[in-house]
Amino acid sequence: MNDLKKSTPSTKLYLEIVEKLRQMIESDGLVSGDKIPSERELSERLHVGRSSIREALRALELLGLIETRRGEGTFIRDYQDHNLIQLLGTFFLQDPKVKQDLAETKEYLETNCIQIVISSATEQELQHFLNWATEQAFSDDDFFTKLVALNSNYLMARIWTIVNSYARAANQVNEAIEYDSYIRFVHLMIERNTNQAISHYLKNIRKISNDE
Amino acid sequence: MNDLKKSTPSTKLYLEIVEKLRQMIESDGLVSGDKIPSERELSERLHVGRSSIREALRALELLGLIETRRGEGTFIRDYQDHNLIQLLGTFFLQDPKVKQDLAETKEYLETNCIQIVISSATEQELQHFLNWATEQAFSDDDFFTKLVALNSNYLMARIWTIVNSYARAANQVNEAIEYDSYIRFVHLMIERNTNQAISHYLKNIRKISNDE
DNA sequence: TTTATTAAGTGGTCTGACCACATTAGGCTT
DNA sequence: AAGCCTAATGTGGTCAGACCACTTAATAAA
Repeated sequence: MNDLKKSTPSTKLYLEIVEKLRQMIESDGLVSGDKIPSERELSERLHVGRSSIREALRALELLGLIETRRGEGTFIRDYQDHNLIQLLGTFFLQDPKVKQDLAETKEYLETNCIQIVISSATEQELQHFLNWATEQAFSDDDFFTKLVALNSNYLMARIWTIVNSYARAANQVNEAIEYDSYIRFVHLMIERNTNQAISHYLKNIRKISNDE
Repeated sequence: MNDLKKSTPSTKLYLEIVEKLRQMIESDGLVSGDKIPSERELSERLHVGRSSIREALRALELLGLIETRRGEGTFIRDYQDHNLIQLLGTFFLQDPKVKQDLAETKEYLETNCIQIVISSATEQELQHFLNWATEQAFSDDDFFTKLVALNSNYLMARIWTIVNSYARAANQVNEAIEYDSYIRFVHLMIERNTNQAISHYLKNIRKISNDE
């Protein structure tokens, strides 16, 4: 009853297996670090060949959803970046147009995050952020990672993280030059002054003409 | 000499194969639509099992870099919307908070696209867009698909497409009610009036209070 | 020439067999 | 009893060969 159909697979078998695994993980309430059944057991339980199981696991591994350790097993993993980005990077990230789009997209996303933070972050959170920024040195990457984390929109944060990973892979790192600019920027956010904050971000942090 | 080492694979074999394939594609100058050698031939040429070849191909397929057609072969593909995203979607779209964030993120991205289009689209493109909008009925989805396509930033367009497909999967479809609003909106873009265009978009097309 | 039929090539899948590695259980020495 | 060594077991990693389903092209029949 739990079989995966074999006649004229409308969708690739390994994709069906991925879906089955997802359901299995969900129904069993597995969380990061937990072990999933062995390839041989999955093969039996789902009535499919082990090679098909492996193709599905490769997909999940690429997505960063699982981690396989020889001799030990396969484990749930907090899904994040990695392989995927790196792989795509080694491929066609050399395209200069892509690189250019990358920087622009990153700026837009950061602008979005700034708006969201200003409109939804608490006074405490912003003060905490300000303290962090004043107490130590930080890179531009650090700063915006923190800022994006303050964002209440998790999806937006994830998109930024991915794009930022790409940018990092393309060696596009913004250097934090003047700490004062960042501090003043945080103050503008605390004042909930959206327009000036974004303007300051574009002009003094990203050094971009304002008319884009 | 072209063998892939077998002793103590420091990196997974299928990842090495992916790299080999990349080099092969590059050195042979293969482009979108071209056919790559069959799995059996690759297996012989690289001296690895066919199952390992297949695991590598699955990775490339997930990345949207190739396309496999049973009975025909494997072909290079313009790296675009991969089912990778779709896969990830089936995983994390479970989270209700994410669904909640979808609409907001979509709006931000559309705002970004509007800005980009206004600042980079040609008069011709916009006129063409206006003609399309006046000549027939369209859904909100159609409208913004067209608009986003006008965007010069391909990465941004891809992100919007992904988010939009999420929203669609979550049954979050905006209905196009008053065509006049859309038409007037296009006119504002043609006039390169960024502020009014965005304001009009938020107020009359997305029916959102202006202060977010 | 047109239409069926056949053959060859290709991806999709299954099975069974090793290998390399990690963990565990028993038995041995001390 | 405590510690160490050694099977034995289980796991992912890989390979080889076998079918199947499908596409295309060559071939034979109309």
